[in-house]
Amino acid sequence: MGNPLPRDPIADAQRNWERHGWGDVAAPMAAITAIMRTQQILVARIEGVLKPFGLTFARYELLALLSFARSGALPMNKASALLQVHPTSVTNAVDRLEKAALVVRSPHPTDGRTTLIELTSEGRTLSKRATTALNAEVFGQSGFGDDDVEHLIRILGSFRRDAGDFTDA
Amino acid sequence: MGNPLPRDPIADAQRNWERHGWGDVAAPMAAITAIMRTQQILVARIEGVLKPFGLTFARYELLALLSFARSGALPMNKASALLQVHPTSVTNAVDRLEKAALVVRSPHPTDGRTTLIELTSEGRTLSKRATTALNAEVFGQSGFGDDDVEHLIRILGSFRRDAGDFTDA
DNA sequence: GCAATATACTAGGACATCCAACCGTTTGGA
DNA sequence: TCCAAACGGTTGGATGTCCTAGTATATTGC
Repeated sequence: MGNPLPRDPIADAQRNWERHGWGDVAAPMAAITAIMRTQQILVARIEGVLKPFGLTFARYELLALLSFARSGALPMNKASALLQVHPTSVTNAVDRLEKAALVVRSPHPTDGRTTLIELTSEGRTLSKRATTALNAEVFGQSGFGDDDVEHLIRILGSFRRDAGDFTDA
Repeated sequence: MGNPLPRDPIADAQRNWERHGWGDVAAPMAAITAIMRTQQILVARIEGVLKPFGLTFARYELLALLSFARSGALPMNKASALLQVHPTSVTNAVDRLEKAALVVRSPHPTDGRTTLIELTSEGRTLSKRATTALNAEVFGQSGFGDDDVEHLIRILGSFRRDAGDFTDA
């Protein structure tokens, strides 16, 4: 999307904040902006790896989640909660995965409101292949040192807990 | 979008990775997933603060960028490069900001291909008010400790440089 | 000087995300 | 028992992001 800039635009923004008398919040602003940009870079890498499999990140996450469920099936609302996305986003992803024959919808045996999402065997196979690719091409070459990974997990874990994502640990 | 989960879903995913024999990349996977989720939480907070101003994050970023330009004007392509988003995303944002009378498009004096985006006085005022709100309600209460902020800036700065965002420092 | 190439922006399309509203199903209290 | 409230999912709409292609203007090279 472009060549490298001569200067770090986020460091520049931080300097602008300080120059305008907002020095007290300039550093957190820079950290937050850096998280945004890093996420953008990571999504682009991940989507690049998944494209040959005909998957997007959202659909991959759903497949991976199902592949870890004992039965290979989960209620929609459970998937929504675990992936921490809006229920309508799950509806959307399931629609497309179902069209691709990677999952099927089935009624819940006892609760008439609930729909179960179930992995097909093609879905399970594709999930495994995509995970192997991601492990090799993204997670295995994250660009973060071991210490940095530990720092990130700790710092962001605290943040997510404080934000109300979960209650344990 | 939901109540807190009893357990950290990302820590669970990391355990699943280890259980499947991918222990060598489980930690980076968890760190990357945590960045994704953190970004999502932060965007939601920011959009919540900006909504009363009739702004989205994308539009705010453009206004803020313009407000730091000496003349209050920038070429579209410059804005695209500094915000590190696709040119069509800038076109989209400018369309809406222009409709809201917060910016205006004007032709470049010497290069007929280039369009300048210029802040109106309403745009400048709104940008200032929105920034004040974000500083108070988001950046000033980020939930990151001072040390964490420094860690994040350093770790993510390295990452972004290695990813080709910029060349200096 | 003119053709070939590069640059700047926009139009249209595919996806994803969220919100608001709606429709069945289930649950719980009067 | 029965109806209101809660729950689970989908539909429709607004935004944003990217990609591909197309138009117009600049720049380069022969």
